[in-house]
Amino acid sequence: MKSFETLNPMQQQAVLHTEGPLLVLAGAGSGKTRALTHRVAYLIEEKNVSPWNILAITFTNKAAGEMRERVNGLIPQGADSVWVSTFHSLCVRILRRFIENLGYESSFSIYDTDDQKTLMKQIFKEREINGKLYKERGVLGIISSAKNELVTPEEFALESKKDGSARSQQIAELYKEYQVRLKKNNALDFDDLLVKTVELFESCPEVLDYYQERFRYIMVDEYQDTNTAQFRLVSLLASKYRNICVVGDDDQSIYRFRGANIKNILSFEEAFPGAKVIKLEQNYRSTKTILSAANEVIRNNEGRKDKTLWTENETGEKIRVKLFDTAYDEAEGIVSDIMKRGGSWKDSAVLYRTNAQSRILEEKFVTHNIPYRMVGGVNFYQRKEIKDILAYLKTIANGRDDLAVQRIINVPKRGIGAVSIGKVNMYAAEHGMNFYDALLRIGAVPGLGKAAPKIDQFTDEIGRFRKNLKDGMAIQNVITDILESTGYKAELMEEGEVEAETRLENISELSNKAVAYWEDAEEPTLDGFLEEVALVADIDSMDESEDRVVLMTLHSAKGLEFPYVYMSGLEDGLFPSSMAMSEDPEALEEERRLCYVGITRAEKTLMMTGARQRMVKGETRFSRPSRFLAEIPEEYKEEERQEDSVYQRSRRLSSDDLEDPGLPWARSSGISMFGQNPYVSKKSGMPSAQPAFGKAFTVQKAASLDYAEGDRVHHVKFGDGTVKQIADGGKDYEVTVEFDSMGVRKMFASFARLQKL
DNA sequence: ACAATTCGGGTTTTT
DNA sequence: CCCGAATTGT
Repeated sequence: MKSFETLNPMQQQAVLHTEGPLLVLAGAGSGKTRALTHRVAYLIEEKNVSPWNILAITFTNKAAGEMRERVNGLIPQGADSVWVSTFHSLCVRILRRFIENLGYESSFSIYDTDDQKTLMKQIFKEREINGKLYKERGVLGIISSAKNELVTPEEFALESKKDGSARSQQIAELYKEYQVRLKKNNALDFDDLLVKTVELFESCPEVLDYYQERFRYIMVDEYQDTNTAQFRLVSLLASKYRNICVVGDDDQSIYRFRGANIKNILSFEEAFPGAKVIKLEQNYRSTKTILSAANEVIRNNEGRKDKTLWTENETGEKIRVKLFDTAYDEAEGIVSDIMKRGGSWKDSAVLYRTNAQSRILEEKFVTHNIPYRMVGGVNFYQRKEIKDILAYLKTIANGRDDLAVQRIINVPKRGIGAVSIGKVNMYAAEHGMNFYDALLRIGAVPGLGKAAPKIDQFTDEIGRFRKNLKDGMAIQNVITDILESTGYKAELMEEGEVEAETRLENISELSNKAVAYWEDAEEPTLDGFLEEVALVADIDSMDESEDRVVLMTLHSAKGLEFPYVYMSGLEDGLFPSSMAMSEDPEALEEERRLCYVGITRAEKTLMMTGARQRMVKGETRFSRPSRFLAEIPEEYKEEERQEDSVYQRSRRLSSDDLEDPGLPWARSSGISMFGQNPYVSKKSGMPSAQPAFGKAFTVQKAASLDYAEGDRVHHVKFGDGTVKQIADGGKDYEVTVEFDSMGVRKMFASFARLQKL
């Protein structure tokens, strides 16, 4: 394997140390993925380890895919049988096979956060819990933390007895009940995937042994973001052969809120005595300036593993720090800077702390007609229509999933209302059966009038779908069948609105996904499809081949790199968030690590921006520049003020006193003084949120329409027609068209994609 | 049973 | 400001 010569000495060591525990402390941009992939290749080629015996765990599916690809590039033969996956998909694969040992069926559903909330809401209702005092989200959050720490409901109850508060005892009750309900529905939530796998290993030694034999060499990437459950999982798997290699960077630990336990990396050597530690400190990504700035910022954190990144790259330009008056100006500044530079769009990325910040940026990208792609935000799979179809599929796959059944029993409208559902529920509860089973015995349920035959029709329909699937019908055809024969599509078409059209487009996007799955998977199943769909991360669907500027949160950006990076919203209260500023110092340190992650994404240039005022929840909020900016020494940055704007001049007097450092950021009361801001072209459409999904269609609406009232236009679905009216709906043009065959329709211009004839 | 309308709450970050 | 949910009306 000659390619090892291209690795630096430290990287080589990481590759060659194959036996026993190994901790690789890999700084940002230090080539850890290269080291990891070469390590896999080395194991197979030089150490004659069967690919079958290697497990590599990554943080996202995207990272898993990339690693598999790169290993394939090094050694094409047999690398396919290396397991490269995320913690969650690993667990699902294991559980699908062995979960019956825990009393679940292998066709279990995976509940996302919405499902969790629905379930908890049901529990609240039944127990007549005051939703004002306890919020579902809050309770679920506490349960989630408990699960991350592998605290069972029983242990939780014991703890809460000790602590004595009525509240925590109540939560203990809810936790217990929640788990009972999940099991009844044959469902697992995200955290359960990990917890139940650990439970499985601990209760079934033979299953554990099977996987220990199977995975003799284990690698974990992004180890700093593992939680206690994941740590236990890995420890169990590795305890037999002890060939475990973890790679991470404590300075990039940014998921504490999700239960990530930074101790996992800080005390790896205690957990695995005799572990070798290798540090990768040479950075190949960024300029000297950028790297120095990053080092200076992160230095302010305490309790880090000692390491200093260095690079042989050139010094490069200074970091541009630019403070604007308003968030609009900030967005404008970023966009115009991107335009000025030219070159490939995809070389630039705009990063922000919260998804809410993306709106204004999007707006500017649209008005300037710059192709962009947004990662995250509204998840494709959280859309109503997608959840509806998925609920059908879940019902078909797992009849015990009451949540799914109840979601779709009256979608489309079948005349089965809340009252009927309540009666069925009552009956099911009395007889200790599942909702769907009660539906099957609908004749026995008392008090149902006209609804009974409708329910029969419904179960017949589901039965037919099941049979078709069993007979080998492809998922995409099942979806089409659902759309057509249940009348779902008809109901949407009935509405006629643009909204409905978009929904159908989204569903066909889902259908495409099903086709892709059906063709690619070696053994396609409905369960398999549903799990693939349940476990996608926002970042997974990012297609790098498209030449677009990328917009995403700092969290999503972890692991990526771009030549030109823009970090926006560097304001105290936003980044670092006000939450982190008021909580314990740990929280602030995490924000700082997030800042470090952001800075180190940049290869050539970095611009950091902030706005003095921005709208938050309908109010204008004023704030001061982020404290992180002050942590970058002058020699690495050049600060610019926004050149005088009309707006700024007009209100300089009042804004100046906001710079008084003693003044906490004030809130103005409501009146938006820049509603008519001359810099905001109200004409330009706001893009409607489109999913970052597949070859998603980012709305790119021209600033003006190329057709006018009276023109003849063509529409893909509705055919030809005459434009009757064009109204500026503020967010978009609303166009009314009289179609020759389909009648009059109202639609939004950005979706209708009308062609002038 | 369903549609329309008002009301209230919420934003960190996500597998 | 923007969303979903409860509330009211048909």
